[in-house]
Formats: sequence, C-alpha cells, structure tokens
Amino acid sequence: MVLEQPPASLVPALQKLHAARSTVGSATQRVIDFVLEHPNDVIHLSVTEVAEGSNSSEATVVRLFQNLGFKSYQDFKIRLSQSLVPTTRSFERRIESGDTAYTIFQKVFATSSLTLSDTLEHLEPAALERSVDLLIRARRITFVGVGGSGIVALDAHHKFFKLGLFCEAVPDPHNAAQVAALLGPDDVMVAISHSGTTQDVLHAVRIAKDNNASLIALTGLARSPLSKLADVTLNTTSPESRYRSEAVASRIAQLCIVDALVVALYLRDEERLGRHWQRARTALTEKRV
Amino acid sequence: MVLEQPPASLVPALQKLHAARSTVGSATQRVIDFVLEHPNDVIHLSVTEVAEGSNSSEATVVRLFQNLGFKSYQDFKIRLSQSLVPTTRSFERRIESGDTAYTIFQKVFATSSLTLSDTLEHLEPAALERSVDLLIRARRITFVGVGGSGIVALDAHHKFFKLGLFCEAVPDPHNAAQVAALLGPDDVMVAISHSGTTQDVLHAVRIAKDNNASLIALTGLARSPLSKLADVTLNTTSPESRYRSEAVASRIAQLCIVDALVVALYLRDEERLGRHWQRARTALTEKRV
DNA sequence: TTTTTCTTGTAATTTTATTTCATCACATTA
DNA sequence: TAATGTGATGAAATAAAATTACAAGAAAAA
Repeated sequence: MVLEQPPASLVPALQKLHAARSTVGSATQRVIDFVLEHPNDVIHLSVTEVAEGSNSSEATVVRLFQNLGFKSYQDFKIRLSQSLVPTTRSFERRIESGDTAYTIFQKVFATSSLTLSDTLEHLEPAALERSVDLLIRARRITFVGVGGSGIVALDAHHKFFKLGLFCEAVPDPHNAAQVAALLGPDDVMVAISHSGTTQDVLHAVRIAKDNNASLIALTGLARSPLSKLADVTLNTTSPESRYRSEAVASRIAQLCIVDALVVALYLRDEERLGRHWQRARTALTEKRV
Repeated sequence: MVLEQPPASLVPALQKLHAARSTVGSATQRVIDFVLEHPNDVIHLSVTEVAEGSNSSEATVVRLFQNLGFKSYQDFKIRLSQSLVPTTRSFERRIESGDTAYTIFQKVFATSSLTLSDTLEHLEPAALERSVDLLIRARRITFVGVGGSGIVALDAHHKFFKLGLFCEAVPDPHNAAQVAALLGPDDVMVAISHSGTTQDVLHAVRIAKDNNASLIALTGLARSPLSKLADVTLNTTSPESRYRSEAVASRIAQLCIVDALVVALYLRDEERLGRHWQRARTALTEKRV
C-alpha cells in the first residue's frame, strides 16, 4: 500500500479513509467500510471491537490508521470525534415549556447554526455559479416574496441596491403580478417562498416566465411547484422544531444566501460595483454621531 | 466528593471540571488545574502522563473523570476533543478575489455561524430575562431602525404581530420621532442600530425616554450612545471581514435574537399567545396551493 | 480522644494497543 | 509450469495504558 503523506489535512478524517479504500487489501477494506458505516460508534470502540465488527484482525486495524498518517488508533479517534461534532443532538435543541430565557436562546441559536450548515451542505456549487451568472448580467432584478419572505426580499433589495444594481423588492402580492408583466428576457426574477406553494408568488412567477425572464427560486422544499418553474433553485433546509416554525429558521439561511450572493457579485465585477458601494457607504457615515 | 448526576450536559466538558473544583481534594484539584491549563494537550495524553503533569497518581486521574460522570478517561477525552473543535480559523474565512462562488458561500456561512455563537456567548442571561419581562408586560411595542436595521424592525414586527401583540415597526426615520412622542410609561421601544450612533434613531429614542417608555437596545457596540440610554442592551458581536461589513453579519444575529425573544414570550404566556398564533397560522394555509 | 469518612498513592489486575513473525495469496519471471 | 518475490493478513507475544483493590493517612464528626 502506497500512500502519500497527507496534506495538512483540512480534510476530515473520514475522507482520508474513503480515498484510501481502493488502494488497500480486502481485509483492510472491510475495516474502512465498517468505520465509514458506523463512524459515531467507532468513537467509543476499541481496536479489538473494530476488528471483530469488520471480521478482520487487530493488527490490520492498527496498521490501517498508522499507514493513513495517524500517530495511533487513539489519535484517529480524536480526529474523528472532532469532525463529527457539529450536530447538536436534537434533544438538546428541543425547547421545553420550563426553559429559561437563556436556555431558549441557546437552543434557538443552535438550531439556526445547524440550519446554516445543513443548507450550505445541500447547495450545489453549479447552481450558485449559475445564479451569479444570471444576476450579474441582468438588466433588472425583481425580488418577490410575501409575508415573512417579503422581509427577505426587502433585505435583498437593500443590499443589491447598494451595489448600484437596478433592482426592486415587491413584498406586496398585488403589485407582484403587475411588476412581473413588465419584465423581459434580460431580466431576472428572484422568487422567495419557503413552501414554494404560495399562490400569489406563483402567479407572478408564471407571468414572468411568459415574458421569458429568468427565474431564481429561493425555497425550502426541493420539489415544489416554484422550483419546477425556476431556472435555478437555491434550497434551504432546516431541522424540525417545536415553537418555531421551520419557515422562520430557514429565513436565517435565506438571508445568508443573499449575503453570499452579494459578495460573489461584488467580486465578479469589483471595478464597477466597488465604486458604487463605496459611494453608498460614505453617504451613510454622515448620519452618525 | 458528592456530585449530582450531571444534566444532559449542554455544558462543554471543561465547565464540569471547573464546577467540581471546589468540592474535591487537593490532589484532584491539581489534576483539574492541569487539565484546565492544557486542554489541548490533554487530548493526546495518557492517564499516566496527566498524573505526572499534575503531580498526582493515575488512580486519582481515573477516579476524577468517573466521578464527573464520564464512562472512562477515554470517554472524557472524546468529549473534550469535541468541545475543543477548532473554530474555523480566520484565514479560512477570509474571502479572496479569486474565490469561486461556492467558496464564497462557505466563507460567508462560516462567518455567520461564528457570529451566532459569539453573540450567544456574550449575551447576559439576566438581560434576556429582563427583556422578556418588559416585552410581555408592554401595552404597545415599537420597533425602530433605519436602513438595514429597518429590515430587522420589520421582521420583528411581522413575528410579534403573529403573537397578537400590539406592535409596530417604524423603518422610516421621519415617522420615528412622531411615533416616539405617542409612547407612554407602559410602552416599550426596541431600538435597532448596529453602530448605536444613528442620529435618527437616537432622536426618536430620546423622545421615548422623555415619555418614560422602556427601551431595549439591539446594537453591535456595547458602549454606544444608544446603549447608555437603554434599560436593557442586547449586543451582537461579529468578527471582522473584508467584502462584507460587520453590520451585515451581525444582522443575522439580530434576527436570531428576535426569533428567540418571540419563542421566549410565547412560552411565558402560552395560553393567550398560543391562541393568536394558531389563528394567524391557519389563515395562511389557505393561501397555499 | 476516638471513630468515621473521605482522599490518596502503590501495586496488582485487566483491558487495550502495538509489534513480531509465520503463512498465504497473487503476480512476475524463468 | 514451476520458482520467486511482494505485499497483505491474522495469531500470538509483547508493550502500554487504564482500571481496580487495598492500605495508609488526613480531615471531620462524635
């Protein structure tokens, strides 16, 4: 078995295992498979137990991890436990009637954090690139969303506007359809709806599509009517929770997506957009004490 | 040494050690001190090495962790390594000109996540309780903020409104002062300003204080003119970052604070607020496909 | 003071990790 | 086809680490 010295390992422990899988013998492969299938258990298992679980021998287990560049089996377990940490277990996030304000804050923040990482994990790099492509070329950008999603639309408008882009937010369902009717093939509509089934939004979206405008969907359900109509879908995912609707938690992720889009656009055309942004910024400073 | 069975432990491993310190003997204290001083090294040390490092015996080390509720010394090391998982280092969050869209997303999301945990860490439990007290008793709640903070105000209004509370958002600086003039001693103003120095907001806040209204400040700088006027200050903290103003990152945390406040209020008076919330919810369902 | 309780370190024991070594499987070459 | 080399493997030996048993000593209670 030949293995290069692994790079300073930003890579979580499990990826190393996966990468090595094809270059090792059958017994060692069984060990790798076992570890990949039960990573959370392995943290608490001894060499002997792993050997038994994978129908191999202790020696094979020990050698595997040494060859992978870990100082010892224990060393591997430490690394592994560190890469497995992020999921605050759901029972630790569940809000109970008797919780103190601070406990509630802890749990709400934990859920939000989890929503962010879950969402990031499920976003497709290709979809992001396409979104940026569409937005940077757009003549005009319209953000549509009602209710809670309307807030996201306003936020997006606020930020895109600072970049000097021609854009508008339509948080009012009545106006949405009318604005959609004005869009053309060079324009982009960004439709925001957690459920992806909001009638008012769908109505506006259909009109926009009829006019050949491009459509980016920001939604919480991958297979919704809205995402079927969209050129690109950016999905948020969030864990269930009592006392706090999924929609609310996913809004945090949507705002974060907007933030990231703004930064990505900025870097695509720093020359033009940077100038606008600076001007908007200095105009604000005068308003401070 | 008497120790209650530790609660489901939202608490990182080290806090347990710290809490137990005063209830144990001198040798055990030396062990605790050693671990608290070198947590990152301990992860890789054996029982014997820890015993040597702390001038105690192996038995003392092993017993300490068993008494603290860990299954074994190894079990403790696993927990410890999980609580020590290095936060994404700042150079891994810094956005560079050449970054791909996906990389930018990773970095923006990482920064947001960090902002959330930083903010939570700095929030004072007492301040949270007082905020909830003030809000639940309020006759009328006014959210004030301009620009980006105006979005937070709107979001807060949207959510508090669903609980059936008498509230309003004033994202327009002109109206802010007028609305503030209408407030009385039973009312609460929630002022949102990242810098805590926004003239328009301060103006409105002073008027509100003159009318003896209570003031909750949502700000990003602890020692700002705004927080001096406030009865309670809820602070957001966020790491520096290029291409993305601190204000933008901290907005995520502000929204999260609002979310948590809503949940906390709800649980304080589930009877009354739950009824309202249910009604608002069912009214929405009809708008879906 | 005496008795009891709790803490501690030494040493024995058990568990766990690592190394050694003989064997086997497979590929290459004669 | 047989001979040879290479690397993977597991049984067993060894080493290391963790845990427990126990007796001595300190502190608290009677």
